[in-house]
Parts: sequence; structure tokens; C-alpha cells
Amino acid sequence: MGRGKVELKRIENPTSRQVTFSKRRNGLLKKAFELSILCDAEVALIILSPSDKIYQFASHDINRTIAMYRNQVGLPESNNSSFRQARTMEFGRNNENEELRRSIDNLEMRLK
Amino acid sequence: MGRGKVELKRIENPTSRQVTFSKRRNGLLKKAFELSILCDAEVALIILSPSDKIYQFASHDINRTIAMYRNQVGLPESNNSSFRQARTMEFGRNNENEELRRSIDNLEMRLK
DNA sequence: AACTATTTATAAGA
DNA sequence: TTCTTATAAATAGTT
Repeated sequence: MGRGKVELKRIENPTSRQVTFSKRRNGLLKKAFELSILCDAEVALIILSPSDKIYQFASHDINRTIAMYRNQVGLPESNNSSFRQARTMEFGRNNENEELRRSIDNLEMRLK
Repeated sequence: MGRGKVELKRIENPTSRQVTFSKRRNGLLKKAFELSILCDAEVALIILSPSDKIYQFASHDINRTIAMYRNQVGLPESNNSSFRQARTMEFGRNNENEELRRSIDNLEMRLK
């Protein structure tokens, strides 16, 4: 998509690699957003630059999307502590979310 | 990108929505892959269809990427700008719990 | 599931 | 580095 065709391999020149990263990163985030709107899909996208800067898009709550993914795929056995920590967060929020939804159902009932 | 310009809103016709989902989902997965190769970036992408089918791409171990994301976003003392950006996006747009809390406030008001 | 007319993304250049 | 532009790539509507 541009003046030249591009080979699918790491761009060796650091300057062009950075420029391309910036352009394509924005393109990817935009397309993730469009997919979620046009097709009513739930999308979570995390991008870490080589220098570990973080860019992300989530159409819904990102932790919910990750939880859904893990439920489907099956919870991987992991010994990694940051993973375990993440997992705790995940279920912590998930439960909170469900409680909130129950409150809403309850309030809506009482409104009628 | 096609015979007509497309409005950024949910496609109402279920057949075209499904077809578009299939095309754009593949496009997004491809671009995520290309970004990771060309720019040496770490990318994790999870897509849930409206019927909860899962499609994903991860350039590295997806749990590692998620853990990296959470470590960055979860550390409140962090000062760096990409952290702030990610957090703003998350809390600005993606926190479902906050939305639910607002609904509850609203419902409670109406109950009085 | 293929086909193309068009739109969109982006590689190079300014 | 931000803007421009030629070209590649994605895809909307069609068959």
C-alpha cells in the first residue's frame, strides 16, 4: 500500500521501522474499531512497541474480553506469578460486573 | 475500500454483516501479523463474533502480552505518557463497570 | 466463493 | 517531522 511493495520481514532501518510502526499501529487500531462497530463484534487489541510502550483498543471492557477468551480456550496452566495476579484481577472484576448487573435487574423490576 | 463508501455504524442486514465480519476479521488478523513482523512489535488480538465465536492472533505468548499490559496499566505510580494514554482509553471508553454504575445511579434516582 | 470497481492504507518523497 | 502523492492493498457490492 504505497510507493513500493513491501517484503514481509523485519524492517532493518530503525527510522523507517519506527515510522512504519507508527502508521500501521494507527491503521490497525482504526480497523479494530471499525470492525467492532460495523459488525457488532467484541474486539480487544494490545500492541507493545519494541521499547514496551503500550497501545490498546477494546470495544468493550478489555478484562471481560480476555475472560471470555480464556473461558473458551480453556484456562491455561501457568506458574507465572504475574499471570496468576492477572487472573485474580480478572475474576475480581468479573464478579463485580455480575453483581452490578444483578443490581440493575433488581432495580428495573422494582421500577415496574 | 469497495464499490461504495461505508458509514461507520452497525450494518443492519444480517447477511451483509456476517460477510463483512468475515472479510474484515481476516484483514485485521493479517494486519496484526504484518505489524508484528515488519516492526518487531508484540501484538495480541482477540475478536469475539456476536455469536461468541473466538478468533485470535498473538505474535508472542498471549498470556505474557496480557500480563505485560496489566503490569503497565495496573501500576498507579507509573508516570510515563504511554501508560497515561492507555489508561485514559481504558477508563474513558472501555470500563463497562463504570457504565453499569451510572445505570444504577440513574435507576435509583428514578425509584424515588 | 470469485470478481472488479472503488475506497482506503501507506511507502516514499517533499 | 508533518504533509503530499503514487501505488499497493483491502474490501463493498455484484455475479
